Amino acid sequence: MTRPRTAPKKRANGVESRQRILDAAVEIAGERGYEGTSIAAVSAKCGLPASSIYWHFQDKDDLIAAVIERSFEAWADTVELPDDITGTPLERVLITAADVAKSLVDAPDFLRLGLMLALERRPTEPLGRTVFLQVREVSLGRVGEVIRSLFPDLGEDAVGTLTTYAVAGADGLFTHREIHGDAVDLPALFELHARSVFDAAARLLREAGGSRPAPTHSAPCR
Amino acid sequence: MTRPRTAPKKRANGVESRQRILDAAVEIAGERGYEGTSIAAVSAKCGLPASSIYWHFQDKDDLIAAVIERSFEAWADTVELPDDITGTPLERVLITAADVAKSLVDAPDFLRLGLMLALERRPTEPLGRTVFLQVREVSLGRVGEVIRSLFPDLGEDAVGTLTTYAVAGADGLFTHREIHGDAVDLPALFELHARSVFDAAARLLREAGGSRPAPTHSAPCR
Amino acid sequence: MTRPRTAPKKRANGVESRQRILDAAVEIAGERGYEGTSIAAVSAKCGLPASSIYWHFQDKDDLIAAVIERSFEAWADTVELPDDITGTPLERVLITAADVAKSLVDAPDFLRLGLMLALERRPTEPLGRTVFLQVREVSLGRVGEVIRSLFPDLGEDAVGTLTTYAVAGADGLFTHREIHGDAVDLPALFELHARSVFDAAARLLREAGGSRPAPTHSAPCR
Amino acid sequence: MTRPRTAPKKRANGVESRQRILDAAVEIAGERGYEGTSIAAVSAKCGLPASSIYWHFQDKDDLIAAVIERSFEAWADTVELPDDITGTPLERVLITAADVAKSLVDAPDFLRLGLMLALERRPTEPLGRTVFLQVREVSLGRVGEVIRSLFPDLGEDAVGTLTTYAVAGADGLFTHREIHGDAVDLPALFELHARSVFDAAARLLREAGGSRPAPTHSAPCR
DNA sequence: AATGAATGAGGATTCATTCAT
DNA sequence: AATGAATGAATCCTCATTCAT
Repeated sequence: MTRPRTAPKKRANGVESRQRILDAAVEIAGERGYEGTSIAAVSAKCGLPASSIYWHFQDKDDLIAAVIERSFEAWADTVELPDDITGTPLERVLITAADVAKSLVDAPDFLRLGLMLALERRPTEPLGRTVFLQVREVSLGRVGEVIRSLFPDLGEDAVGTLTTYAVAGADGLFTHREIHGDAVDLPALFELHARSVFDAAARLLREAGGSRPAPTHSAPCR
Repeated sequence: MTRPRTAPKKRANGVESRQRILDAAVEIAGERGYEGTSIAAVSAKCGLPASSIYWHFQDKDDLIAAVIERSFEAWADTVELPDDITGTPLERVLITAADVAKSLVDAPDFLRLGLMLALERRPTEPLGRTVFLQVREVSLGRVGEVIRSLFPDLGEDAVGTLTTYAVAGADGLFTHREIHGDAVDLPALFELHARSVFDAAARLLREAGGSRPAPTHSAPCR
Repeated sequence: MTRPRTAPKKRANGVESRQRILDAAVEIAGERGYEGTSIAAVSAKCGLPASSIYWHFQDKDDLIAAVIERSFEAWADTVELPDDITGTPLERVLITAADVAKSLVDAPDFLRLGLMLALERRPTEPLGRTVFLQVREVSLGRVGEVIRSLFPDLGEDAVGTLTTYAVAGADGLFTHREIHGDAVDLPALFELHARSVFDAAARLLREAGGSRPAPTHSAPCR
Repeated sequence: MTRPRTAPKKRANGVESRQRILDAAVEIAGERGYEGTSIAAVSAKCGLPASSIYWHFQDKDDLIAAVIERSFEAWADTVELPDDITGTPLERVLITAADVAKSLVDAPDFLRLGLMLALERRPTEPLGRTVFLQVREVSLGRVGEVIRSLFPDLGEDAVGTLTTYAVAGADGLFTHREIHGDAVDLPALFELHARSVFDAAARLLREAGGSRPAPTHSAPCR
C-alpha cells in the first residue's frame, strides 16, 4: 500500500506517468491556484484518466504538495549560491542577487504557486501550504547563512531582520514582475535590492558597533 | 411545473443589502481567493439567498471586482500621505512608511485578495484582477508623486525605478506578514525599507549628480 | 383586479407597454419555443422590468397565449381568402394558394411557434397550445368552406379529408421552408400543392360520382 | 471540506448505461423538446445520477444529438423501401407510402423532436438540430432515389421538386397526427399523398414531354 | 500499474413569481 | 400603471473521490 514518494529504483514506467501528472499539475496550479486546479483539468492535460492520478497521489492535497516540492527542488538546483569567497562583500552580495534574479526569471512556478497558497487563509490548511512554508524556511536559512558569512560581526537579531528583509524584498520584486510582465527588469531591481540590503547591514553594523550598546532597532523583526 | 410562492421576510432596501453582500464577500474572498469564494458561502454569511446576490451583481466576477474596489477605497481613505512638508526628507519618508505600514496591518483585505488574483495567470482574466491592477496603478502614481516631491532633482527614470522598488518592497513585506503572522513587526520592517529607499534615492542622486550625462543606472527598471 | 385583455378604450399608455412586451415575446418565443422563452429575456428585450410583465399578464402561460393570439390575428388579417367567385375552380384554388403562401412568407411567427407548441406533449398542456389549436380549428373551418364552395358535390367526409390534406400539406411546406431557409420557393410549392388538392378533389368526385355507391376511401381521414 | 464516500450499487457496464440514458432521454425529449428536457428528469427516469450522464455524454447538447441519431437509425431500420420492382409505378409508390406511414406511427420520436428543433431559430444552433438536418438530408436522398427510379424520364429539377414535396407533405401529415392524435388515419392520408405525388410526377412528365426544351416548371423549388 | 464507470455534494447561475411601494 | 428587490426551486454542469476490474 505504500506509494512511491521517491522514485522506485528501476522497476520504472510508473515513474514516467508520475512525471507527466506533475508536469500537467504544475502548469495548471501555477495558472489557477489551489482551488482552481481540478483533477479533471490535470487529467485532461496529461492524458491520463483521473483515477490514475489517484493511483499516484493520495488526494489533491498530496498532488499539490508534490508539485510544490518538485518545483522547489528544480528551482533550488538552478540557484547555486556561490561558495567561492573571492571579492568584496558587496561584490559577493551582488553576484548572489544576480543569480537569484536569473533563477526566478527561469523557473518561477514554485514561487508563484507557493505565494498564492501562502496568501490564502483557509480554515484547514492545505498540505501544499505547509510544504511551501517548509521550503521557504530552508531558503530563509540559506540566505541567513550567506548574510552571516558576509557580515560576521552582525548579531543574530540583525541577521534575522536582514534575512527577512532580503527575502521579503525578493518576493515583492518577483510578484511585481508576475504582475507587470516581462518588461520588468528583474536583475536590475535585484541589484538595487542587493545594495539596499548591503547598506542596511552596514547601517546596523554601525549602530551596533559603536560604543552605544543599545541600538534602537536591535530586536529582530520577526 | 408551477413554482410555489412564499412571502419575503424583509422590506426591500437595496443599498444596505449590497453592503451586506460585500461585507460577507470581502471576508471570504480575503481568506480563500477567487475560486475559493463560493456564492453559497457568501449567501450563508450575509443571510441573503444566492439569487439575491445576483440581483445586485451580474456574476461572481462582478462581485469580486466590487469587493476589491470597495476594499481599496476603504484602504485609500485610511492611508493619508502627509501633506505637511515639515521635517527633513528622511523624516518625511519615515512618517509616510509608518502610515502605510499601519494601514496595511488594519485593512489588508484588498491587498491580500488583489495579490492572489495578480499572481494567477488564468487564460480569461477575472475582472477583479483588472480592477486590482487599476487601483495598483493609482497607488504607484501616488507613491511616485511623493518620491518626486521629496527628491526633486531625480530624473523621471530614477523616480520610476524607486517607485517600483518602494511598492514592490511593501508588497513583499506585506506578504511576509501574511505568511508568518502577527509576530512580524511590520512597522519596523517598513522603517527599514523606508531607509533603504531613501538611501537608494541618495545613491541615484549621487550617481546622476557627478558626471551628469552618463549615470550608470539611468534606464528605468520597468 | 381585472387585467385589460382587450385594450382599455383610451386611458391609454399601458397599451403601449403591453405591445412592447408582446413584440419582444413573439420574437423570443419564435426563436426558442415555450420553455426557451424566459421572462427575463422578454424583459431584457422590451426594456420593461420583469415585474411589469406580470402586471400585464397573469403568468408566462398567459403571455405566450396572448402572443399566439395576436400573431394569429395579424396573420389572419394578411390572408384574405378571395370572395370574388370569378374564374374556374382551379384558378380560384391557385389564387388562394398563392395568397396563403405569401402570407406565410411574411408573417410566419404564429405558425412556427404554434407548431412548436403543438408538437410538444407535456403533461400539463400550456394555454398557448390550446389557443393555437383553437385558431387552427378556425383555419381548418375556413379552408373547409372554400373547398366546399369550390366542389359543392363533394360529401362531407371527402371535404374533411381534403381539408386535412390541404392544411397538413401547407404545414409541411412551411416547415420545410423554416428548415431550409429562404431558398425554398414557397409559392411554387404551394402551387404544386394546390394542383394536388384540386386533382384529389376531382378524383374523389369521380369515385363518388359514378354509379358505384361505395367508393374505397369514402371515410374521412380524421 | 472532504467529501464522503459511498459504495456504488452496480458494477460498471458502460454500454448498457448509455442505452438506459438514451432510452430515458428519447422519451422525455420527444415529449418536451430541447429546453424541456432537463438532465434531472432524465436522471430520474433512467435511475443513474446526473453526474453519470455526464460521463457518457459531454453535455446536454451532445445527449440530445445522440438521441436524435439513435432514434433516426431505429426508424431507418424500420422503413424498408421495397427493393422488389414488381408492379406498376403507382402500386410501388403506394406500397412505399404505406410503409413509411406505418413506420411513422410506430417510431415517431426522432421526427417529432427533430421537427421541434428544426423549427427553432436560436442564435447558437443546438447540435441536435444539425444532426437532424443531416439525417433529414439522408432521407431526402433516399426518397429522391425512389422517385428517380420510378420516373426515369424526369429531369433532375423535377425530381428535386417532387422529393421536396413528398417529404414536406409527409412532415405535414405527421405533424397533423401529432396534433390531433391517434384518430388521424395516417395510412389513408399517406395514400392520398402518394397519389398526389404520383399525379404530380405524371403532370411534370407531361409538361416536359411535350415541347421538350421549355417546360413551364423546370426550375426546382428548393 | 492502471482505468472505465460511477457517485453524491456542491459549483455558478437562471427560473417564474411575489410584494411593498 | 408600474417597479426595485427579493426568493426558493430548479437549471446545467463540475467536483473530488471510489472501486471493481
